[in-house]
Amino acid sequence: MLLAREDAIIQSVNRLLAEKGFDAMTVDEVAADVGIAKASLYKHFPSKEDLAAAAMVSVMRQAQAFLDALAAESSAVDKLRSVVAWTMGLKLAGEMPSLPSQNSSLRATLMGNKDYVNGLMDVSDRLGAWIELAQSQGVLNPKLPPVAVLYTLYARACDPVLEFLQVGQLYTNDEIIALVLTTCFEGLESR
Amino acid sequence: MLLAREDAIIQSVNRLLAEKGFDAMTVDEVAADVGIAKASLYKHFPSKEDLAAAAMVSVMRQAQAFLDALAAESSAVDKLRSVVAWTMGLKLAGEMPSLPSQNSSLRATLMGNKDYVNGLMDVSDRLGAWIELAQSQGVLNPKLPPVAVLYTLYARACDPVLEFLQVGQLYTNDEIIALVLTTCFEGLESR
DNA sequence: GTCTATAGGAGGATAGAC
DNA sequence: GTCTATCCTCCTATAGAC
Repeated sequence: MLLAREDAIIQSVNRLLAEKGFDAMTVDEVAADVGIAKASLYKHFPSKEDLAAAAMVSVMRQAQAFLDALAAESSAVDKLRSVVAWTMGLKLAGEMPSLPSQNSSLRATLMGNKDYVNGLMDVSDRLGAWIELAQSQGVLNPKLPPVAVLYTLYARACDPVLEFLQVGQLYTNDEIIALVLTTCFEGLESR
Repeated sequence: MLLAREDAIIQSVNRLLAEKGFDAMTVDEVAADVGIAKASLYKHFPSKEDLAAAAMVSVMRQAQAFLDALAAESSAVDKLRSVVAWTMGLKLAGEMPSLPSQNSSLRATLMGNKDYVNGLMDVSDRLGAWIELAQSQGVLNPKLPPVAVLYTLYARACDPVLEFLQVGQLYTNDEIIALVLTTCFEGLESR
């Protein structure tokens, strides 16, 4: 019961974070969306920052599960493409929380959350291994620092290009994903 | 005198917007940074949103001046690279205001500001012409919709990859710009 | 653990004197 | 146009009854 309720809370937080961002999301909205009183929310999570952290932990777990299910697939670069496509699908579906990278109290809470930090490290390690493998195979540009590649992939999760193309109404979500996958991996120049 | 003071205000707003973002920036901070009282600020600009809009107009004018100075240069794609590099340099120098794309009152003010809207349209038209020219020359991938290319270039101005690489301390600003220019135009895959 | 009610504070905007 | 002082709204967080 308690877990089910907390799952419902996290789901609401996730959606509201994706829709309005951390600053614009209010705890009153979350409580109203879940259908409980604000004070009850604070019995489950001690602060707004912890609400956001719980949402991020949830997304991180989903990412880890996606990586697990990917283990049998073909090449390293194909796995990377799949992960990025999945991430962009989440964002286009309005399920990718957007947090300001500048808010210091939020960063402190996130970095103090072991579940989040461990999840992030695990995901980064696995992606990093695939990146270096793909570089050694000559599929990814070996001159790029692996960390720059990793950040470039992470950045697809908060890419404004996605929402710009989405509001334009000219392309379906799948077309947008295919488009941005192309620009990300193949670049803007002709091959 | 009045123009000089308003320039000083815009400069402070620009820096604070780049450093903290729109939501975290307070009007009190702006007033303190300029060295005048908050009420005096409101004699120059009617709202916080208008402060941000004035900063964006200022950046847009700088962009137009940069485009003007570029007219004699070589190929279309080289001009695009130059513009993107200039934009990233602004961001790395902490002079690129960062606005939330979700804040509706801010968007309303921006879209109601003729200087901003006209500047944005002018810049977009000029970049769009170079994009289509480069595509017809076969230098940029002709299969990409020009608007997707335009958004991809604009997105470099708020790319979190830049700040992530910058806090890592491993690369100079020039190296970061070169790196992201490569991933943007040539992609992550080997050529 | 849920509620109603409220404390407490931050921050955008204004009043009114000079 | 600049100042000081203040208003007022919004929002996070908590008190205290049940």
